[in-house]
Amino acid sequence: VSRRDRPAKAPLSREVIVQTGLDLLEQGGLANLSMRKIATALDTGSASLYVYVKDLNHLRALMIDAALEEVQDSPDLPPVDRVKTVLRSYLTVLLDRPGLAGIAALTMARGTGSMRLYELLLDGLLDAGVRPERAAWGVDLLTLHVTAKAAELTAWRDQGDVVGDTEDAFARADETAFPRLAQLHHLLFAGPGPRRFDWALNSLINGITHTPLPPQATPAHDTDDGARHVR
Amino acid sequence: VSRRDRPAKAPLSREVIVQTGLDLLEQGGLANLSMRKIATALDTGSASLYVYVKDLNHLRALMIDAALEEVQDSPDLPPVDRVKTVLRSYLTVLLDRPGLAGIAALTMARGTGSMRLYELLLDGLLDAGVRPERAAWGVDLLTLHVTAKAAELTAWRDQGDVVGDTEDAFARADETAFPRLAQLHHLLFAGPGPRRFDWALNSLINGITHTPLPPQATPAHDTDDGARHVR
DNA sequence: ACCTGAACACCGTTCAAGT
DNA sequence: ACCTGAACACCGTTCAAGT
Repeated sequence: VSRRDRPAKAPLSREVIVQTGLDLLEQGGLANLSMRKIATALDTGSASLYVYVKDLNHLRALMIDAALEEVQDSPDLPPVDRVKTVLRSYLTVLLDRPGLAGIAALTMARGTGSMRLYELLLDGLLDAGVRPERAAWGVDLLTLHVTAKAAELTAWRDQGDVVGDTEDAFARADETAFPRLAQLHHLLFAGPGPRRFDWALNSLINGITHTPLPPQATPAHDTDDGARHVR
Repeated sequence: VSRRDRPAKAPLSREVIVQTGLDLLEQGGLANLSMRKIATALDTGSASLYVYVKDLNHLRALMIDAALEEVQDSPDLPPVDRVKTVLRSYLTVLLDRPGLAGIAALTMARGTGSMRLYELLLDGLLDAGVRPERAAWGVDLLTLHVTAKAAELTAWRDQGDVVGDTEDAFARADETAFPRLAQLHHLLFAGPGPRRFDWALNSLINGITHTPLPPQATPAHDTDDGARHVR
């Protein structure tokens, strides 16, 4: 590599470090992300990074927040569709960088990126007529689901044919010990991902919209929870 | 330590390795779980473990499945309460071993432990009158939520006062850029954990029960999704 | 078949020393 | 204030060698 391609060493900064981290993740997944590798990519020693970043965990939180800025809004859609579209965009952002979803599931996002995501979803739910308390807690439910689903998908992708193996195991389930499984195993794994994801979002939004908050002081044995469903 | 306390080295086996792993996790969290530490605890070299276990990922899957066997059923409760109680028991199992939830979120559980959990939940939902297709996909939704919530809780526990910091950041959110957040931030973090968890389970179960599966071939622009909610 | 020691190729983080 | 090399205390996994 000639000198001219790298005219001057890029000056270190929190931003460069975060971007380099995201690049490494995109290229090689979780295994490719380390302080030492970021340092090497930036042509410096790993110790230098600690001037800009508290530690690896902190860096991970910054990376998620930076990625979250890429989530796209669709402000012209009807509110419920907007919520769903934003969530699909969030899913895409996570799936594009293998490993990022796993980080997101274990690291609390904070900063403007996650604030923006929350704002968009809150706005959509409120516009759709969801009551404020339910909308606030609902946003939590929705983001948690998408994050977890993305983490699951990317983790399985890196884990050989676990899904197929599990499907086989469920199909061979002992009918006496696991009658329901034996009966319904074909439904558990059925359907293409997008359709299931769509149904999951619909279910979550329906549940959020129509489920009242439990009473402040829950009686010890409130056995009629089940009857108090939607409507 | 006198010889008498350790009369003979326990013979290695997959079971002993899994149990030792769970013990280490219980004592010291994720950071305390490593092949080398399990080997040391069993008074052998780490290479010996590979006779019984393919690799660390495989071991993790075995550990989750073993823990899942501890989930308690409550067969005498009304179906919906049974489902909720089983899920609370699952949450407890995950929270008892710091780090296990994080593993569960990233590793596909398989084996009799996870099959049992699925069986219990399927049985409960079907008894509650939920249609088979929705029950099958619903079990997925429910377990994913509990796993993710447990992972979130344990991760935050090990991460200083992230929650408080985030709460502060949201409270100071710019009113122009984040009007909804500024308006509702007090609701986002409000309420004790158990009450929120209870509401989340209610919402999920309501959504699962009352949301029809999307049509097989989804039209590109099906904008009336939002209107098609419960009833 | 099972077990071992030693090696290989990595980690995050700290710290004294330099500029 | 920023950057560095070297060190510390770890990792998972493999493999030739032993029993």
